[in-house]
Amino acid sequence: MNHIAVLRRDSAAPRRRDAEATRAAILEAAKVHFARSGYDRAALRDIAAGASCDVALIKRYFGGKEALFTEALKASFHPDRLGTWDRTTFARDVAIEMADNAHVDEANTQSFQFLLRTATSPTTAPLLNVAIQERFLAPIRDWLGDADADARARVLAAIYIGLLVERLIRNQPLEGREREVFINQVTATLDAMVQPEVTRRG
Amino acid sequence: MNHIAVLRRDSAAPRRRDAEATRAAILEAAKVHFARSGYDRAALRDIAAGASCDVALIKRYFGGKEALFTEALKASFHPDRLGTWDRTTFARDVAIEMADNAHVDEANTQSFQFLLRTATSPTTAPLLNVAIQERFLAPIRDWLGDADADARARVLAAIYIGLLVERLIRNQPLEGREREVFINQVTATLDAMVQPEVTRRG
DNA sequence: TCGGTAAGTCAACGCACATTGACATGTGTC
DNA sequence: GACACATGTCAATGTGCGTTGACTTACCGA
Repeated sequence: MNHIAVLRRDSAAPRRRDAEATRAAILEAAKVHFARSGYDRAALRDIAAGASCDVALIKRYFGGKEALFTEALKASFHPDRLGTWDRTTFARDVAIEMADNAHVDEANTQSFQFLLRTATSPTTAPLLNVAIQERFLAPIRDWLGDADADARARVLAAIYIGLLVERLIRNQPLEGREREVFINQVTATLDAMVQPEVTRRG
Repeated sequence: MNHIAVLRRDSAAPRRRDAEATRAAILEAAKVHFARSGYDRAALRDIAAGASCDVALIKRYFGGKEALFTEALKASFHPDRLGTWDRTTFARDVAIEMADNAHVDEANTQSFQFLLRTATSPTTAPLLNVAIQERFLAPIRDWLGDADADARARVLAAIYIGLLVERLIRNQPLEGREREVFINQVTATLDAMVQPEVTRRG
Protein backbone atom coordinates (compact mmCIF):
# COMPACT_ATOMS: atom_id res chain seq x y z
CA MET A 1 0.00 0.00 0.00
CA ASN A 2 2.50 2.61 1.13
CA HIS A 3 5.24 2.74 -1.42
CA ILE A 4 6.93 5.53 0.43
CA ALA A 5 8.22 3.27 3.14
CA VAL A 6 10.18 1.23 0.63
CA LEU A 7 11.84 4.10 -1.12
CA ARG A 8 15.21 3.66 0.53
CA ARG A 9 16.78 0.69 -1.16
CA ASP A 10 20.46 1.12 -0.47
CA SER A 11 22.04 2.73 2.52
CA ALA A 12 25.63 2.52 1.33
CA ALA A 13 25.06 4.33 -1.96
CA PRO A 14 22.84 7.34 -1.35
CA ARG A 15 23.16 8.32 -4.97
CA ARG A 16 19.61 8.48 -6.24
CA ARG A 17 20.06 8.04 -9.94
CA ASP A 18 22.14 5.02 -10.85
CA ALA A 19 21.34 3.11 -13.97
CA GLU A 20 23.51 0.14 -13.14
CA ALA A 21 22.08 -0.27 -9.66
CA THR A 22 18.54 0.04 -10.96
CA ARG A 23 19.21 -2.53 -13.61
CA ALA A 24 20.63 -4.89 -11.02
CA ALA A 25 17.65 -4.32 -8.73
CA ILE A 26 15.26 -5.11 -11.55
CA LEU A 27 17.15 -8.27 -12.39
CA GLU A 28 17.12 -9.38 -8.78
CA ALA A 29 13.40 -8.76 -8.42
CA ALA A 30 12.81 -10.55 -11.70
CA LYS A 31 14.63 -13.63 -10.46
CA VAL A 32 12.47 -13.74 -7.37
CA HIS A 33 9.19 -13.12 -9.11
CA PHE A 34 9.80 -15.41 -12.07
CA ALA A 35 10.87 -18.20 -9.74
CA ARG A 36 7.89 -17.72 -7.50
CA SER A 37 5.16 -17.12 -10.02
CA GLY A 38 6.44 -18.39 -13.34
CA TYR A 39 6.73 -16.46 -16.54
CA ASP A 40 3.08 -15.78 -17.20
CA ARG A 41 1.90 -14.82 -13.76
CA ALA A 42 4.85 -12.64 -12.95
CA ALA A 43 3.76 -9.10 -13.76
CA LEU A 44 6.27 -6.51 -14.85
CA ARG A 45 4.56 -4.02 -12.59
CA ASP A 46 5.21 -6.23 -9.59
CA ILE A 47 8.80 -6.75 -10.59
CA ALA A 48 9.22 -3.02 -11.00
CA ALA A 49 7.64 -2.49 -7.60
CA GLY A 50 10.03 -5.02 -6.15
CA ALA A 51 12.89 -3.03 -7.57
CA SER A 52 11.28 0.23 -6.44
CA CYS A 53 11.20 1.68 -9.87
CA ASP A 54 8.82 2.26 -12.76
CA VAL A 55 7.74 -0.31 -15.31
CA ALA A 56 9.05 1.72 -18.19
CA LEU A 57 12.59 1.26 -16.97
CA ILE A 58 12.29 -2.45 -17.63
CA LYS A 59 11.71 -1.67 -21.24
CA ARG A 60 14.58 0.76 -21.28
CA TYR A 61 17.08 -1.58 -19.67
CA PHE A 62 15.97 -4.95 -20.95
CA GLY A 63 13.76 -4.33 -23.95
CA GLY A 64 10.80 -6.41 -22.87
CA LYS A 65 9.49 -9.16 -20.66
CA GLU A 66 10.92 -12.04 -22.58
CA ALA A 67 14.37 -10.53 -22.73
CA LEU A 68 14.23 -9.86 -19.02
CA PHE A 69 13.22 -13.45 -18.42
CA THR A 70 16.06 -14.98 -20.39
CA GLU A 71 18.55 -12.70 -18.65
CA ALA A 72 17.15 -13.58 -15.24
CA LEU A 73 17.30 -17.22 -16.20
CA LYS A 74 20.98 -16.97 -17.10
CA ALA A 75 21.66 -15.09 -13.89
CA SER A 76 20.08 -17.93 -11.94
CA PHE A 77 22.59 -20.49 -13.08
CA HIS A 78 24.94 -20.60 -10.18
CA PRO A 79 26.61 -23.91 -9.44
CA ASP A 80 24.54 -26.15 -7.24
CA ARG A 81 25.44 -26.83 -3.63
CA LEU A 82 25.75 -30.49 -4.54
CA GLY A 83 29.33 -29.93 -5.53
CA THR A 84 30.30 -28.81 -2.07
CA TRP A 85 28.62 -31.52 -0.07
CA ASP A 86 30.46 -33.91 2.15
CA ARG A 87 30.38 -37.34 0.62
CA THR A 88 29.79 -39.13 3.90
CA THR A 89 26.89 -37.02 5.16
CA PHE A 90 25.45 -35.95 1.84
CA ALA A 91 22.83 -38.68 1.54
CA ARG A 92 21.25 -38.13 4.92
CA ASP A 93 21.49 -34.35 4.64
CA VAL A 94 19.59 -34.37 1.40
CA ALA A 95 17.05 -36.85 2.75
CA ILE A 96 16.29 -34.74 5.79
CA GLU A 97 16.13 -31.58 3.78
CA MET A 98 13.66 -33.13 1.39
CA ALA A 99 11.52 -34.57 4.14
CA ASP A 100 11.34 -31.36 6.12
CA ASN A 101 10.99 -28.88 3.26
CA ALA A 102 13.98 -27.09 4.65
CA HIS A 103 15.46 -24.14 2.85
CA VAL A 104 12.52 -23.82 0.53
CA ASP A 105 13.09 -20.15 0.02
CA GLU A 106 16.78 -20.30 -0.54
CA ALA A 107 18.36 -19.32 -3.80
CA ASN A 108 18.96 -22.96 -4.54
CA THR A 109 15.31 -23.91 -4.59
CA GLN A 110 14.39 -20.69 -6.22
CA SER A 111 16.65 -21.24 -9.13
CA PHE A 112 15.49 -24.83 -9.42
CA GLN A 113 11.90 -23.76 -9.70
CA PHE A 114 13.08 -21.27 -12.23
CA LEU A 115 14.69 -24.11 -14.10
CA LEU A 116 11.62 -26.27 -14.02
CA ARG A 117 9.37 -23.48 -15.14
CA THR A 118 11.62 -22.98 -18.10
CA ALA A 119 10.34 -26.23 -19.47
CA THR A 120 6.85 -24.78 -19.53
CA SER A 121 7.79 -21.77 -21.57
CA PRO A 122 8.13 -22.75 -25.22
CA THR A 123 10.48 -19.92 -26.02
CA THR A 124 12.97 -20.82 -23.35
CA ALA A 125 12.62 -24.59 -23.28
CA PRO A 126 15.78 -25.25 -25.33
CA LEU A 127 17.80 -23.55 -22.61
CA LEU A 128 16.75 -26.19 -20.13
CA ASN A 129 18.94 -28.87 -21.61
CA VAL A 130 22.04 -26.73 -21.32
CA ALA A 131 21.04 -25.55 -17.88
CA ILE A 132 20.63 -29.06 -16.51
CA GLN A 133 23.95 -30.03 -18.03
CA GLU A 134 25.76 -27.16 -16.39
CA ARG A 135 23.97 -27.02 -13.09
CA PHE A 136 23.43 -30.65 -12.29
CA LEU A 137 25.24 -33.13 -14.47
CA ALA A 138 28.60 -31.44 -14.68
CA PRO A 139 28.98 -30.74 -10.95
CA ILE A 140 27.77 -34.18 -9.99
CA ARG A 141 30.06 -35.80 -12.50
CA ASP A 142 33.04 -33.93 -11.17
CA TRP A 143 31.98 -34.69 -7.66
CA LEU A 144 31.68 -38.40 -8.27
CA GLY A 145 34.84 -38.24 -10.28
CA ASP A 146 35.38 -41.87 -11.24
CA ALA A 147 35.34 -43.70 -14.53
CA ASP A 148 31.64 -44.17 -15.02
CA ALA A 149 30.73 -40.87 -13.47
CA ASP A 150 28.86 -39.77 -16.58
CA ALA A 151 26.15 -42.37 -16.40
CA ARG A 152 25.97 -42.36 -12.65
CA ALA A 153 25.71 -38.61 -12.60
CA ARG A 154 22.67 -38.94 -14.81
CA VAL A 155 20.98 -41.29 -12.39
CA LEU A 156 21.90 -39.25 -9.36
CA ALA A 157 20.72 -36.07 -11.01
CA ALA A 158 17.47 -37.75 -11.96
CA ILE A 159 16.85 -38.89 -8.42
CA TYR A 160 17.76 -35.51 -7.03
CA ILE A 161 15.47 -33.73 -9.44
CA GLY A 162 12.69 -36.18 -8.71
CA LEU A 163 13.02 -35.50 -5.00
CA LEU A 164 12.88 -31.78 -5.64
CA VAL A 165 9.73 -32.21 -7.66
CA GLU A 166 8.18 -34.41 -5.02
CA ARG A 167 8.91 -31.83 -2.35
CA LEU A 168 7.60 -29.09 -4.58
CA ILE A 169 4.34 -30.96 -5.02
CA ARG A 170 4.01 -32.07 -1.43
CA ASN A 171 4.72 -28.56 -0.19
CA GLN A 172 4.69 -29.49 3.47
CA PRO A 173 7.02 -31.36 5.81
CA LEU A 174 6.62 -35.04 6.48
CA GLU A 175 5.95 -36.15 10.01
CA GLY A 176 6.23 -39.10 12.35
CA ARG A 177 6.96 -42.54 11.05
CA GLU A 178 6.38 -41.59 7.43
CA ARG A 179 9.15 -39.03 7.74
CA GLU A 180 11.52 -41.57 9.26
CA VAL A 181 10.94 -44.21 6.66
CA PHE A 182 11.19 -41.63 3.91
CA ILE A 183 14.51 -40.40 5.22
CA ASN A 184 15.86 -43.90 5.59
CA GLN A 185 14.83 -44.87 2.10
CA VAL A 186 16.28 -41.78 0.51
CA THR A 187 19.47 -42.05 2.50
CA ALA A 188 19.94 -45.65 1.47
CA THR A 189 19.24 -44.84 -2.14
CA LEU A 190 21.60 -41.89 -2.34
CA ASP A 191 24.30 -43.63 -0.36
CA ALA A 192 24.22 -46.42 -2.86
CA MET A 193 24.71 -43.91 -5.63
CA VAL A 194 27.78 -42.41 -4.06
CA GLN A 195 29.63 -45.68 -3.67
CA PRO A 196 31.79 -46.13 -6.75
CA GLU A 197 31.93 -49.93 -6.76
CA VAL A 198 28.24 -50.59 -6.30
CA THR A 199 27.54 -51.45 -9.92
CA ARG A 200 26.44 -55.01 -9.99
CA ARG A 201 26.80 -56.32 -13.47
CA GLY A 202 24.40 -58.72 -15.10
CA MET B 1 -37.37 -46.43 -42.01
CA ASN B 2 -35.96 -46.72 -38.53
CA HIS B 3 -32.63 -47.69 -40.02
CA ILE B 4 -32.24 -44.21 -41.30
CA ALA B 5 -32.79 -42.74 -37.92
CA VAL B 6 -29.82 -44.60 -36.54
CA LEU B 7 -27.39 -43.22 -39.11
CA ARG B 8 -24.67 -41.43 -37.23
CA ARG B 9 -21.26 -40.28 -38.33
CA ASP B 10 -19.03 -38.70 -35.80
CA SER B 11 -15.97 -38.38 -38.02
CA ALA B 12 -16.20 -35.76 -40.72
CA ALA B 13 -19.82 -34.79 -40.68
CA PRO B 14 -20.89 -31.96 -38.41
CA ARG B 15 -21.66 -33.32 -34.99
CA ARG B 16 -25.22 -33.78 -34.01
CA ARG B 17 -26.39 -31.91 -30.99
CA ASP B 18 -25.13 -34.03 -28.19
CA ALA B 19 -24.28 -32.48 -24.87
CA GLU B 20 -22.36 -35.46 -23.61
CA ALA B 21 -20.24 -35.75 -26.73
CA THR B 22 -19.52 -32.05 -26.72
CA ARG B 23 -18.52 -32.13 -23.11
CA ALA B 24 -16.19 -35.02 -23.80
CA ALA B 25 -14.71 -33.23 -26.80
CA ILE B 26 -14.02 -30.15 -24.70
CA LEU B 27 -12.38 -32.23 -22.01
CA GLU B 28 -10.22 -33.99 -24.55
CA ALA B 29 -9.12 -30.73 -26.14
CA ALA B 30 -8.47 -29.30 -22.70
CA LYS B 31 -6.17 -32.17 -21.82
CA VAL B 32 -4.17 -31.62 -24.98
CA HIS B 33 -3.93 -27.87 -24.66
CA PHE B 34 -3.20 -27.77 -20.95
CA ALA B 35 -0.51 -30.39 -21.36
CA ARG B 36 1.04 -28.58 -24.29
CA SER B 37 0.81 -25.01 -23.11
CA GLY B 38 0.22 -25.07 -19.37
CA TYR B 39 -2.62 -23.47 -17.51
CA ASP B 40 -1.93 -19.85 -18.28
CA ARG B 41 -1.04 -20.07 -21.94
CA ALA B 42 -3.87 -22.39 -22.82
CA ALA B 43 -6.71 -20.20 -24.06
CA LEU B 44 -10.29 -21.26 -23.67
CA ARG B 45 -10.99 -20.09 -27.18
CA ASP B 46 -8.33 -22.43 -28.52
CA ILE B 47 -9.68 -25.30 -26.47
CA ALA B 48 -13.15 -24.59 -27.76
CA ALA B 49 -11.81 -24.49 -31.30
CA GLY B 50 -10.10 -27.81 -30.68
CA ALA B 51 -13.45 -29.22 -29.66
CA SER B 52 -15.17 -27.52 -32.58
CA CYS B 53 -17.56 -25.62 -30.40
CA ASP B 54 -18.08 -22.23 -28.87
CA VAL B 55 -16.34 -20.83 -25.80
CA ALA B 56 -19.59 -20.28 -24.00
CA LEU B 57 -20.19 -23.99 -23.85
CA ILE B 58 -17.18 -24.36 -21.63
CA LYS B 59 -18.84 -22.14 -19.12
CA ARG B 60 -22.06 -24.04 -19.47
CA TYR B 61 -20.55 -27.49 -19.03
CA PHE B 62 -17.69 -26.82 -16.67
CA GLY B 63 -18.34 -23.47 -15.05
CA GLY B 64 -15.01 -21.85 -15.76
CA LYS B 65 -11.38 -22.31 -16.66
CA GLU B 66 -10.18 -23.51 -13.31
CA ALA B 67 -12.96 -26.06 -12.98
CA LEU B 68 -12.21 -27.31 -16.46
CA PHE B 69 -8.58 -27.60 -15.52
CA THR B 70 -9.15 -29.66 -12.41
CA GLU B 71 -11.38 -32.00 -14.33
CA ALA B 72 -8.85 -32.32 -17.12
CA LEU B 73 -6.19 -32.96 -14.51
CA LYS B 74 -8.15 -35.80 -13.00
CA ALA B 75 -8.92 -37.22 -16.39
CA SER B 76 -5.24 -37.15 -17.31
CA PHE B 77 -4.19 -39.39 -14.48
CA HIS B 78 -5.31 -42.74 -15.60
CA PRO B 79 -3.91 -45.50 -13.43
CA ASP B 80 -0.31 -45.85 -14.40
CA ARG B 81 1.17 -48.99 -15.83
CA LEU B 82 3.12 -49.27 -12.62
CA GLY B 83 0.28 -51.20 -11.05
CA THR B 84 0.45 -53.93 -13.63
CA TRP B 85 4.19 -54.41 -13.62
CA ASP B 86 5.82 -57.61 -12.61
CA ARG B 87 7.68 -57.08 -9.39
CA THR B 88 10.65 -59.14 -10.45
CA THR B 89 11.28 -57.54 -13.82
CA PHE B 90 9.94 -54.09 -13.08
CA ALA B 91 13.23 -52.46 -12.15
CA ARG B 92 15.13 -53.54 -15.21
CA ASP B 93 12.20 -52.88 -17.52
CA VAL B 94 11.96 -49.32 -16.34
CA ALA B 95 15.72 -48.85 -16.51
CA ILE B 96 15.92 -50.02 -20.11
CA GLU B 97 12.94 -47.98 -21.12
CA MET B 98 14.45 -44.86 -19.64
CA ALA B 99 17.84 -45.47 -21.19
CA ASP B 100 16.52 -46.12 -24.66
CA ASN B 101 13.78 -43.53 -24.77
CA ALA B 102 11.44 -46.34 -25.63
CA HIS B 103 8.50 -44.52 -26.96
CA VAL B 104 5.83 -44.17 -24.39
CA ASP B 105 2.35 -43.82 -25.70
CA GLU B 106 1.00 -40.38 -26.38
CA ALA B 107 -1.31 -40.37 -23.40
CA ASN B 108 1.48 -41.15 -20.98
CA THR B 109 3.77 -38.42 -22.21
CA GLN B 110 0.93 -35.99 -22.33
CA SER B 111 -0.19 -36.66 -18.81
CA PHE B 112 3.36 -36.39 -17.55
CA GLN B 113 3.89 -33.01 -19.15
CA PHE B 114 0.58 -32.07 -17.67
CA LEU B 115 1.99 -33.02 -14.32
CA LEU B 116 5.18 -31.05 -14.74
CA ARG B 117 3.44 -27.92 -15.89
CA THR B 118 0.93 -28.19 -13.10
CA ALA B 119 3.68 -28.59 -10.54
CA THR B 120 5.32 -25.38 -11.63
CA SER B 121 2.25 -23.20 -11.46
CA PRO B 122 1.46 -21.89 -7.98
CA THR B 123 -2.24 -21.73 -8.72
CA THR B 124 -2.54 -25.30 -9.77
CA ALA B 125 0.10 -26.95 -7.60
CA PRO B 126 -2.29 -27.64 -4.69
CA LEU B 127 -4.64 -29.41 -7.06
CA LEU B 128 -1.78 -31.56 -8.20
CA ASN B 129 -1.07 -32.65 -4.67
CA VAL B 130 -4.47 -34.26 -4.39
CA ALA B 131 -4.30 -35.76 -7.84
CA ILE B 132 -0.89 -37.27 -7.18
CA GLN B 133 -2.14 -38.77 -3.97
CA GLU B 134 -5.12 -40.42 -5.58
CA ARG B 135 -3.78 -41.51 -8.91
CA PHE B 136 -0.11 -42.05 -8.30
CA LEU B 137 0.81 -42.66 -4.69
CA ALA B 138 -2.18 -44.77 -3.87
CA PRO B 139 -1.60 -47.33 -6.66
CA ILE B 140 2.09 -47.57 -5.85
CA ARG B 141 1.29 -47.94 -2.17
CA ASP B 142 -1.11 -50.73 -2.91
CA TRP B 143 1.41 -52.31 -5.21
CA LEU B 144 4.11 -52.24 -2.59
CA GLY B 145 1.53 -53.30 -0.11
CA ASP B 146 3.45 -53.44 3.16
CA ALA B 147 3.36 -51.43 6.33
CA ASP B 148 5.50 -48.46 5.39
CA ALA B 149 4.28 -48.34 1.84
CA ASP B 150 3.20 -44.74 2.21
CA ALA B 151 6.62 -43.26 2.65
CA ARG B 152 8.25 -45.68 0.26
CA ALA B 153 5.66 -44.91 -2.38
CA ARG B 154 6.71 -41.29 -2.13
CA VAL B 155 10.33 -42.13 -2.70
CA LEU B 156 9.57 -44.48 -5.53
CA ALA B 157 7.32 -41.93 -7.14
CA ALA B 158 9.99 -39.27 -6.78
CA ILE B 159 12.61 -41.44 -8.41
CA TYR B 160 10.25 -42.40 -11.19
CA ILE B 161 9.35 -38.80 -11.84
CA GLY B 162 13.01 -37.81 -11.80
CA LEU B 163 13.81 -40.46 -14.38
CA LEU B 164 10.99 -39.20 -16.56
CA VAL B 165 12.33 -35.69 -16.32
CA GLU B 166 15.83 -36.83 -17.11
CA ARG B 167 14.65 -38.70 -20.17
CA LEU B 168 12.54 -35.78 -21.26
CA ILE B 169 15.52 -33.49 -21.03
CA ARG B 170 18.03 -35.86 -22.57
CA ASN B 171 15.70 -36.57 -25.45
CA GLN B 172 17.92 -39.20 -27.03
CA PRO B 173 18.86 -42.79 -26.23
CA LEU B 174 21.98 -43.62 -24.28
CA GLU B 175 24.64 -45.74 -25.92
CA GLY B 176 27.53 -48.03 -25.19
CA ARG B 177 29.03 -48.22 -21.75
CA GLU B 178 27.15 -45.20 -20.47
CA ARG B 179 23.90 -46.97 -21.28
CA GLU B 180 24.97 -50.13 -19.47
CA VAL B 181 26.09 -48.38 -16.32
CA PHE B 182 22.96 -46.27 -16.34
CA ILE B 183 20.74 -49.33 -16.62
CA ASN B 184 22.61 -51.14 -13.87
CA GLN B 185 22.40 -48.20 -11.54
CA VAL B 186 18.73 -47.62 -12.11
CA THR B 187 17.95 -51.30 -11.81
CA ALA B 188 19.80 -51.54 -8.52
CA THR B 189 18.09 -48.46 -7.19
CA LEU B 190 14.59 -49.50 -8.12
CA ASP B 191 15.13 -53.07 -7.04
CA ALA B 192 16.07 -51.80 -3.62
CA MET B 193 12.87 -49.85 -3.49
CA VAL B 194 10.74 -52.86 -4.26
CA GLN B 195 12.20 -55.06 -1.57
CA PRO B 196 10.04 -54.71 1.54
CA GLU B 197 12.75 -55.67 4.04
CA VAL B 198 15.35 -53.22 2.88
CA THR B 199 14.53 -50.49 5.37
CA ARG B 200 17.69 -50.22 7.34
CA ARG B 201 17.07 -48.23 10.43
CA GLY B 202 19.49 -45.49 11.31
C1' DT C 1 -47.60 -29.95 -36.77
C1' DC C 2 -46.13 -27.37 -33.07
C1' DG C 3 -44.15 -25.66 -29.01
C1' DG C 4 -40.84 -26.17 -25.25
C1' DT C 5 -36.40 -26.94 -24.00
C1' DA C 6 -31.81 -28.31 -24.45
C1' DA C 7 -27.79 -27.26 -27.33
C1' DG C 8 -25.21 -24.04 -29.61
C1' DT C 9 -23.92 -19.03 -31.22
C1' DC C 10 -22.80 -14.30 -30.95
C1' DA C 11 -21.24 -9.89 -29.47
C1' DA C 12 -19.85 -7.24 -25.78
C1' DC C 13 -17.93 -6.23 -21.32
C1' DG C 14 -14.24 -5.74 -18.08
C1' DC C 15 -9.98 -6.76 -16.39
C1' DA C 16 -5.04 -7.41 -16.31
C1' DC C 17 -1.18 -6.66 -18.57
C1' DA C 18 2.85 -5.35 -21.76
C1' DT C 19 4.09 -1.77 -24.44
C1' DT C 20 4.93 2.89 -25.71
C1' DG C 21 5.97 7.78 -26.18
C1' DA C 22 5.72 12.06 -24.19
C1' DC C 23 7.07 14.43 -20.17
C1' DA C 24 9.74 15.65 -15.83
C1' DT C 25 13.86 15.71 -13.10
C1' DG C 26 18.47 14.87 -11.56
C1' DT C 27 23.28 15.07 -12.55
C1' DG C 28 27.67 16.05 -14.64
C1' DT C 29 30.10 19.48 -17.71
C1' DC C 30 31.41 23.88 -19.52
C1' DG D 1 24.40 29.20 -13.70
C1' DA D 2 23.02 26.95 -18.12
C1' DC D 3 22.96 23.40 -21.10
C1' DA D 4 22.62 18.41 -22.49
C1' DC D 5 22.05 13.99 -21.59
C1' DA D 6 20.94 10.32 -18.66
C1' DT D 7 17.62 8.74 -15.49
C1' DG D 8 13.13 8.27 -13.84
C1' DT D 9 7.72 9.11 -14.09
C1' DC D 10 3.21 9.20 -15.93
C1' DA D 11 -0.74 8.32 -18.54
C1' DA D 12 -2.59 6.29 -22.62
C1' DT D 13 -3.09 2.61 -25.88
C1' DG D 14 -3.83 -1.82 -27.53
C1' DT D 15 -4.43 -6.60 -26.90
C1' DG D 16 -5.61 -11.05 -25.28
C1' DC D 17 -8.58 -13.38 -22.60
C1' DG D 18 -12.22 -15.07 -19.25
C1' DT D 19 -16.68 -14.19 -18.49
C1' DT D 20 -21.47 -13.22 -19.34
C1' DG D 21 -26.24 -12.78 -20.94
C1' DA D 22 -29.17 -12.45 -24.67
C1' DC D 23 -30.18 -14.60 -28.95
C1' DT D 24 -30.84 -18.57 -32.43
C1' DT D 25 -31.42 -23.20 -33.83
C1' DA D 26 -32.09 -28.03 -33.64
C1' DC D 27 -34.25 -31.80 -31.48
C1' DC D 28 -38.07 -34.46 -29.53
C1' DG D 29 -42.30 -35.54 -27.65
C1' DA D 30 -47.22 -34.47 -27.45
